[in-house]
Amino acid sequence: MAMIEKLRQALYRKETVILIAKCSIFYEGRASSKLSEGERIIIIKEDGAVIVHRPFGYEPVNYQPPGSIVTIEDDRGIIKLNILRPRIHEKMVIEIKELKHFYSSRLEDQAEFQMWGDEEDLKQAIILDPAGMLGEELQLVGSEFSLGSAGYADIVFRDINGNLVVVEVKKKTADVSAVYQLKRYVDKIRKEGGSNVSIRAILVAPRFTQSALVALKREGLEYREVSLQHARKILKQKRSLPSFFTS
Amino acid sequence: MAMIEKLRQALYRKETVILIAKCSIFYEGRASSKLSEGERIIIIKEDGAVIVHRPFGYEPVNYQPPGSIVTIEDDRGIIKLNILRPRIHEKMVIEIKELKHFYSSRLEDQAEFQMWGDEEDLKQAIILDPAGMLGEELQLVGSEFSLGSAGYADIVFRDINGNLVVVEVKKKTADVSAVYQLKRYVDKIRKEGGSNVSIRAILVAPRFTQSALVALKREGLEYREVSLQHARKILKQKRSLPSFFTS
DNA sequence: GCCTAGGTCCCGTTC
DNA sequence: GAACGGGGCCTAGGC
Repeated sequence: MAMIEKLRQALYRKETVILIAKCSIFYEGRASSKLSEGERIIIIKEDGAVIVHRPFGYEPVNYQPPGSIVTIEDDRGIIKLNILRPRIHEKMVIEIKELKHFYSSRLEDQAEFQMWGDEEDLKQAIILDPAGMLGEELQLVGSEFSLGSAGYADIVFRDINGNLVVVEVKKKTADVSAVYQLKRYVDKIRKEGGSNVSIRAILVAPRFTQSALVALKREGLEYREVSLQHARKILKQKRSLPSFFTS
Repeated sequence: MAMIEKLRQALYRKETVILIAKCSIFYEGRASSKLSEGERIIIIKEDGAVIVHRPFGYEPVNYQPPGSIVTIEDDRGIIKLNILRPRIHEKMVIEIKELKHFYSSRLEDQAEFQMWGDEEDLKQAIILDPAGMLGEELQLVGSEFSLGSAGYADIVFRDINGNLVVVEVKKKTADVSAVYQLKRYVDKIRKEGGSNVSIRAILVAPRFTQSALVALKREGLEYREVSLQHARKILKQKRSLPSFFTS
């Protein structure tokens, strides 16, 4: 059977398709790109995601996200893949000069992906044990606290003296933009709450850039250095972790 | 030949390897993750990049960037791929329960990837024709203007009245963080230059969020709405574009 | 749809 | 190596 027919049937059956092909690629949309002839890996997934990899590098050289529309065209022996995203007027065209390898099948993968160690876990540790993580007793007011046009504060506490405490958490080195992110929240709360409300702000991270420290001091904001390992220990104590983490 | 031997030889010869396999995946490093059995696409590139895709979605579910060290282990019939990044103590383990498909070869791809339409092009259009893009005559002082700990200003001009004009360019919707990015640069220059230097600041983008506009007004910064098409037209006039754009 | 914020972000560039 | 900023970022969550 002609290769193009096999390809059409695979796509029709919503299989995952993998091509190794000498091809050229054109993209036009938010930006424009051109990649002349070379051998690449082309993945077409059942949900319409198309990913093209060169033989080096982490990132795909060209792609379209899930929901794209893939059509095939035979232009005098050259197979053309047209991948469209109509809503945002984006188009990728892959011209296949030579197909080195073809694979297609339906892949079964229902497993759940579990992850630990993102910012959310650090946040949870702080909420569960403010004293252990930040060194003082704090009462939870809210998390993902909506501030309208100013965005969302990670956590808002009330301290032992009745001050509001706005907390911004970073899971890696906090830079100057994190300082200003926190300051936006403080300014907003101060503006909304009136000048009679006393507000503190704490930036929490495992490390801080020098300029972040300077900005914190200049803006009158506090900071706490926390370790992810410590957060992990606290989460382990306060709630039972999935078994594979406790080994 | 045993599959594991083929795999070892392919890696030894620095070929690109593609596996379709029923596998489980474990990752431990900056974060930790676990993915139980399912059918996935595993790409091992000649530069040590390893990318695992599920049959849906744009992003790889697990990965390691180029430079990783891949070793193979036979654990009583189960092939284990260990992918290490020693410098940052990261490890990914892929346990292959069933190999559905194997492909390997050296891929030839020397082509140059060309792209147009990123922020750099918008910046060039503004530098080449400030009057056309921003509506006033401006004299270039510098671009990628280093401000030490405050970062880099995209462009610095001097206007007809001798004021310094700091320009921050965004190729898509500018949000409130872009406003504060610009403000950081202005504050830094003001601080360094002394209060006798008069400084203006302009945020340039095709669109602005409402909160960005509010913040701009509050901070006393200017903004200009520009279209990427207009930038493209100006670049086309002022310098000859590569042929494939002019068609 | 827009907006906000995170990411095992990755990546290039600069110091 | 640290730090800064872009990305066709993508993705998730909220409105």
